[in-house]
Amino acid sequence: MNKIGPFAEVIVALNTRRTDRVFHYAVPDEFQDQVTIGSRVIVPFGGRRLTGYVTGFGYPDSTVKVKEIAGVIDAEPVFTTELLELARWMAENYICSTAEALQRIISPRFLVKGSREVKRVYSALPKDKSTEELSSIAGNSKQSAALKRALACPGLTRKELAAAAEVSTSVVNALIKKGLLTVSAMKISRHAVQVDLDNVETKKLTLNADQENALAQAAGAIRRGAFKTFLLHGVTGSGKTEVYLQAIAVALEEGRQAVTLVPEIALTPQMIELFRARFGAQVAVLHSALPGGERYDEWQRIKEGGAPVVLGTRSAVFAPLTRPGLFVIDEEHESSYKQDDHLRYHAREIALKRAQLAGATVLLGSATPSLESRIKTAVGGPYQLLKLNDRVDGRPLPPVRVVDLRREVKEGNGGIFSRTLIASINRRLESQEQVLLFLNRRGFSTFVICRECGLVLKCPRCDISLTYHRDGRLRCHYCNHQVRSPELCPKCGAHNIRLFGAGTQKVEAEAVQFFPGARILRMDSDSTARKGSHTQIINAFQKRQADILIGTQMIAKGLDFPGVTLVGVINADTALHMPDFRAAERTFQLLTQVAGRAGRGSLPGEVLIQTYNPEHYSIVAAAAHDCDRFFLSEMPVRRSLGYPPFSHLARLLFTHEDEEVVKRSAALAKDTLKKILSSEAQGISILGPAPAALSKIKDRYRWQLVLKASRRNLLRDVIKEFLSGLERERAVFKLAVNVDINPQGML
DNA sequence: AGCACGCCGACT
DNA sequence: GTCGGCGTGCTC
Repeated sequence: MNKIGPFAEVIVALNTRRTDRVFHYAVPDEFQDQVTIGSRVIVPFGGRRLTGYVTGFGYPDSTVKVKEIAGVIDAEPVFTTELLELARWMAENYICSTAEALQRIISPRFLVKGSREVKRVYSALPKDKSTEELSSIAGNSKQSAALKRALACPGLTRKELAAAAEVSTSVVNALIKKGLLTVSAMKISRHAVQVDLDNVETKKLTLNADQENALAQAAGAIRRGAFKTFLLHGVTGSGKTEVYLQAIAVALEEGRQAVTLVPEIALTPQMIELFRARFGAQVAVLHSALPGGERYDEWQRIKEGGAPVVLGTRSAVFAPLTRPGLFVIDEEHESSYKQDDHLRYHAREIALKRAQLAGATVLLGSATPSLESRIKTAVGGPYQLLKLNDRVDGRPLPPVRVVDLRREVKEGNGGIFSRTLIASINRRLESQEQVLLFLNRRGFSTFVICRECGLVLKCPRCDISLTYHRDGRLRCHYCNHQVRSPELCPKCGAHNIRLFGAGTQKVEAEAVQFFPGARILRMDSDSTARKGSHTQIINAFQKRQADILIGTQMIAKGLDFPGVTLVGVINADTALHMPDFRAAERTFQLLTQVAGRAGRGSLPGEVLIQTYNPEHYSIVAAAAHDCDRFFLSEMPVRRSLGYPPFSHLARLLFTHEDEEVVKRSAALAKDTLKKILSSEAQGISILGPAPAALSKIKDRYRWQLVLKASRRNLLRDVIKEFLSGLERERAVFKLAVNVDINPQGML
């Protein structure tokens, strides 16, 4: 480590603006060898002891009296210079302290010790044995299968090996008893995990022309080792995963490492197995649900170079790799990549920054790319578009029918189920096929809809659905535009305006009535509150112990039910009228995803979408499986209203126990911002203050300002100036201010 | 964030 | 004459 000075430069673990800089400490002789860039240390600071992060070495101003480092926390440094650079970037761009960003990166969750040693299983035989030899040695077919798998993937745990070979752990234990497998509690050494692509069990699948082209482009970029981003656009079942896997193999060949991010719900055991089967013990899985000890082990293994293939959810983007060469983000449009509290980073953005710092390739995959990513693939844009046009199995996408609920109401059916849906469900029940009924998570906010013509009142300035408040008024929670909730529909004059939102229970109750003979399961956050019941419900449905499964988002993603031939969307409007500028995009993505659940088995599937807005472009495009059409319809809307991707938004959320205090603070904040703006270059507009869509959480009232800016840097600078001027008030009034740069949802 | 220092009112 | 209120400001 090159020390350009005898004093360690330390950032202390305090999340304040004033302390967000380096402080110098002398390094006592006893710690000389341990204190390097990336070390966590204990330092005396203002009369107490704090955790600090060593970011460099140098000299302080001659006037200050330096103290000594009091202790070193870890045997090894916890972050690399690349990650330090990333922390600085995060502090700048997400407006937080460097300490806070560093803490997020080396997430203490991963540093929780007390890990037990993990016992790993290795074959005692040389690896060139044939299958026949193995079966003669192992005796029975189950044991030889397990042995074969152990040869292919050394270093799995007993449980993992058993799962991979599809045998019980007792089979593995029997092999250990026979001495054919050895158990080792040793950590895998760097030499043992050298890339050995001949040694893997599943061979690469043959690629079709589109996949071949995508891989060739990605591989070229990885080999060049310069920062480059691809958007891999392919429908469900077009074989994106195989492209990822082979691209990862290329990165490994180049002596580099790869991080693959998947959305929370997609990190299933099957997904992990897929990676393990291809890359064996080289795979590390980072997931918040992992027990503390295992998480620490995986983190440590990655850091020591023992696991060049990292698979995980959002926070895995901070994996402590030394030379990352590829970042894969599957389902890049998913909002779960955006951290929803505290430090509101976006994992896609972090991956792009890390890749830029490390000279790595980024592969963004999706069947329904986000507008933000999609627009960057335009000619001359920073991303390159790679298309996978066909499904690997050659099966067509299921036909989608849209049911007009307005007509149902006119013809006297005001219930949840349209006659078309009832008839379709009955047909499936008669032929012993399964039905999936999808209901969007009940809107957190309430809106009113005209049941005759489908009209939902929107804010004339923001084009956001107005939310219904207890006082009978409708409000825009971007700019606080208000109107009385009308008695008669302003468009068609009908007297049929209703509050909207049907819960899963209500759907279930009606389903029981309409389909008395059917076995019905319900899955939502209520019914899955008990741990494990989520998988229980899924398993039961997969085993065909039920005919109809009613559920929310949870059933829309990643699950494979071959027996399902009908997917019904109870109401597409709940998603469409979320008070959010991305509501149409969400609706399109959701419907496309839900439609992908039908006809995954040998029988052809069908999709029915019920809605009061059958001619809305997001529904029309989803029904036609037409991404380009949606894109071309939505872009002009965003452009005319100045929403992303044509601008950058920031949301300033003020919360306080006293509603009057927040209200006044938010109004005051707007004045302060206006003053700052008048002295700076223009190009920012302020919306609000307005109550947040969820106007009160845990006894705290929530008001917000929305800033819209042409340039992100401008937005950042203005907010920084604003916050430093606000620091005193925040402390005095106990006013909490939360900054979200480019928020995903605004509830 | 804490903790000290500091400059004003009620008490042994 | 001292104890303690919490406003301001610094922390290598």
